Amino acid sequence: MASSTPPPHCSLTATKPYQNHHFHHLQNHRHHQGSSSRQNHNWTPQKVSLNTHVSHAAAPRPPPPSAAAAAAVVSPNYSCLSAADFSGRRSTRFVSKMHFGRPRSTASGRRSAAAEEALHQAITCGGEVTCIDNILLSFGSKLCASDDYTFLLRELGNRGDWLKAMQCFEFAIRREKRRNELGKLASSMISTLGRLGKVDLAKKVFENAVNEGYGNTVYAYSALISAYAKSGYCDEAIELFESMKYTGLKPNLVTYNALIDACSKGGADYRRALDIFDEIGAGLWDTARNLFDEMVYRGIDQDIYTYNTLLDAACSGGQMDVAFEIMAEMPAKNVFPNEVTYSTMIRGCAKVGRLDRALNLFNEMKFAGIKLDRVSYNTLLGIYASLGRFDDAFAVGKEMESIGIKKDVVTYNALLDGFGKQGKYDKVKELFTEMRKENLYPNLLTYSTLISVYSKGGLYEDAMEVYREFKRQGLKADVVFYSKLIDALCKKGLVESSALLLDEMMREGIQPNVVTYNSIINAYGQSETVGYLESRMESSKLMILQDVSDNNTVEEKDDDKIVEVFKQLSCGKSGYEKLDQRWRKDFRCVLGVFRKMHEMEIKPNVVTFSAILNACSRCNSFEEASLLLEELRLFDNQVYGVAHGLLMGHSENTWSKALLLFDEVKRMDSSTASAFYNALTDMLWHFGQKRGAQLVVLEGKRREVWENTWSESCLDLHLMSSGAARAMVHAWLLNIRSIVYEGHELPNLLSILTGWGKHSKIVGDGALKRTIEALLISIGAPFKIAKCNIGRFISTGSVVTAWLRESGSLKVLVLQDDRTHTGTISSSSTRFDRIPNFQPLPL
DNA sequence: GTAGGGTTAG
Repeated sequence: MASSTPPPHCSLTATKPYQNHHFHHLQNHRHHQGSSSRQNHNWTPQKVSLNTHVSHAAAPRPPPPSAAAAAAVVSPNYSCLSAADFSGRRSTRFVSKMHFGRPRSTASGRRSAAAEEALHQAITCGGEVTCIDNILLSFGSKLCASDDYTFLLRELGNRGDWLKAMQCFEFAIRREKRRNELGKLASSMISTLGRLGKVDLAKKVFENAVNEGYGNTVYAYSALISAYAKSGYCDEAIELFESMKYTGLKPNLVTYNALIDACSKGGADYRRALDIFDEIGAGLWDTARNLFDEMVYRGIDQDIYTYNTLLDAACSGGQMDVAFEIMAEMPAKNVFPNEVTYSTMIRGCAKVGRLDRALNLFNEMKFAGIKLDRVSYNTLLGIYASLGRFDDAFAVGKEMESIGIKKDVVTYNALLDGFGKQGKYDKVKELFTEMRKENLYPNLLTYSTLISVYSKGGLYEDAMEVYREFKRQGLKADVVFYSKLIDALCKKGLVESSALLLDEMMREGIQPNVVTYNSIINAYGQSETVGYLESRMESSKLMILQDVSDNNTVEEKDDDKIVEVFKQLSCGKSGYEKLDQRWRKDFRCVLGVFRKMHEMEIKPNVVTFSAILNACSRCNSFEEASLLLEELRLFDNQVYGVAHGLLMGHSENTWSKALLLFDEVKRMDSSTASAFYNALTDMLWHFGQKRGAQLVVLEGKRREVWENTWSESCLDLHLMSSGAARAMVHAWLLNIRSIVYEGHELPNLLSILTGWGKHSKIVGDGALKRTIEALLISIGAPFKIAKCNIGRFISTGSVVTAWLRESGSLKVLVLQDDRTHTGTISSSSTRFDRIPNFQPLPL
C-alpha cells in the first residue's frame, strides 16, 4: 500500500478532485443545486398535516389502505426532498433497504421496557400532529435520557417514518438540558435522516444543534458526513470534514470511514458536469485511496468498516483488480474479511461480468468458514437466476431455507427476473402466485419487473392486470419503473407509446434520467425497413405527444395513461404503426432527443454515445449519419469529433484524439468499454470504413477490452459486435499469415469462437455466427463449423497455411476504407503510413 | 456515529 509516500500535511486540500473548494463557514454552507428550491427551509412538524407513512414503496408489508391518501396529503415539498431525485443513478434502492433494519443495530439492550412500549404506540398511532407528543408525555420520566430516545429514533427510522422520528426528536430535546445528551440525540437524528435520504433535513438538524451549542461533536460531524455519503454528496462531505479543522474536533476512524464512503458514492452526481466519460468511481477513487493513506499517516488504524467501504468504492468503480489487491492485504493488517466483504466483492465481480470469479469467492467464503447470510444467499441465487441456471438457483434457495433463512421478496424478484428474461412466462406466473402464498408482499420492484417482462413478451393484458394490482396497492411508480416499461415498448418498436409514457411520467413529477433517454435513442432504426427518410419530422415534434384518450370509447374511459396504452396494445391497434415507422426511420430525430437531454440537464454518458453510434449503424445514409455526428460535435467535440473524423476518414489529428478517448474508456468497466468499441467499430464497418474499424478493434484488443481475444490457435469473438468481429477476423488472419510467411508452423487446430453473439439474451440466437460464416465464405477461408459446438469454426493449421500461401489471400484480407481524408481512394500504402499501428500485431 | 443485497440503457 501507498503508505510509503506520506501525504502532505493536510492532503485533503491538496488532492485533485476538489482542490478548488474553499472552506465555507457552516452557516454559509451552499445549497445543493436544484435542491434549494424544493427544500422546505422551515421544517416544523406542527405545520404538516401528516398521516402515517410517507409511502415508501418497499415497505415489508403492503401499505395500509390510507397510504395512497397519506402520500397525497404530505406536501409535495416533502416527497421531493429525497436526494434520490437529484442524481439520475440513484433510485429507490437505498430507501428500500432501510425498511429491513439492521439486526446489529438492535444489539444494544440499553433501552427500557417503556421505550419498547412507546415505540409500539408510536408505530400504531395515526400520526396526527400531537399524537407522538401525547404518547411520550404519557410515559413521563419512565423514558430515560438519550438511550431510550435514540432507540425510538432508530426504530422509527427503520420503518421509514422520519416524520414521527423528527417529532420524537423535537420532544426529546425540549425536555433535555444536558449538553452531552442533547448531542447524542442530535447525532442519532442526523444518522436516521441520513439513512432515509433526508439529507437536507439532516443538515438542518445539524446546523441547529451547532447553533444551540450541542452539535459540536465528532459524532454529529461523522453522522452528517455519512448522510452526505448516502445521498452522493461528496463535495459537501469533504467540505464538512475540512471544516472540522476550525472547530478543534479531531476526525476519528468513523469519520474517515464515512468520508471514504462519501468519495466512493459521490461520483454519480450529475453536478459534476465534466465530460461524458467521467463515470462513477474513476475520479473519486483516487480521493478515497488518498484518504486511506492519510489515515495511515495520522496513525489511525483501519478496521473492517474501512476496508469494506474501500472495497465497495473499488467494486462500484468496476476496479476489481484493485479490489482483490486490497482484499489480499487485509489479513496482514489483522483485519479479516467477513460476509460483508465477500458479498461486496461478489457483487463487484458479477457487475463486471466475471461470474466465474464471483462463484469462486463463494467457495472461498465457505472454505474460510464464513457463514453465508441472507444477502450472500440472495446474491448467489441472483447470479444463477440471471444466467438462466435455475436448477442451481433453486438449490441455493433450498440451502438457505435449510439453515432457516426463508425466501424473501428479494429472492423472488431475482427468480421472476431470471425466468422473465428467458421468456418463461408460465414459470413467472407460477412464482408470482407462490410468493403470495408464502405471504410475501410484492413490492415496486416485483411489479416493475413483471410489467416489463410481460410487455417485452407482448402479453399486454397480463401487464395491465399486474399494473392494476400495483395501483390498488397504493404503490407509486418511479423512474426505473417507467424506464423499464419504456424500454420494453421501444424494443417492440412502439416508440410512440413510449413517448406517451415519457410524457406521463413527467406529468407525474418523475424526471426521466439518462437511462430512459438511452432506451429511446436505442429504439431508432431498431427494425429498419427498406428505404429511408421519405419524410423528415421536425425534431421538436417528437416531443409533442398525442392524446390517446380520443381513441377510447366512453365506457372504457380509464383515467390512467398506462392502462390506456396497455388496452390499445392488447387490442393490437396501437394506432401508431405509421407514426412509429416514420419515427423509426427518421433517425435524425436522435438529435432532437439529444437536445432534449441537454435542455433537461441530463448528462449523456458513454452508453448514450454507443446508442447513437448504433443508431448510425442502422441508418443507410452516410450523409445523414455524418451530418448527425457533425452536429453532435457542438455538444461534445472530443467524443463526436473522433467518431465523425473516423467516419470521414480523416487521419491527421483524428487518431491522436481517438487515442485520448480510448484512454478515457480504459477507466471504465469492461462491459461498458466493450460496448463502446463494438458500437464504434460497427458504425465504421457499416459505412465502409473497414480499415478504420480494424484500427479501432486492434486498439481495443491492445487495451484488453475483450478478454483473451486471440492466440495463435484461437480467436474468441463472443463478446464482439458483428462489425468488430469481422474486422477482427481479418486482423487475426493477417497475423497468422505473417506467422506463416516468417516460416513458422501454425498449430494443428485453429478455431474461431462466436458464442451466441453480442449481448445476446436469446438462447440460440446465432446472429454473430451467421455473420462470421458469411464472411469466411466470402473470403474463401477454409473453416467449417465444429460438430460438437455450433458456435465454433475450426480448421487445421496445414489447410489454413495452404490457403494463406495462395496469391489472392492478402488481397481479400487487407481492408480498405471507402473514404479517406483526401476524398479519393489513394494508394493504400500512403494511407497506412499516416495511421499508426497498421502492421498486424505480432503475437 | 461507519461497511455489503433485487430493477432500467449497452
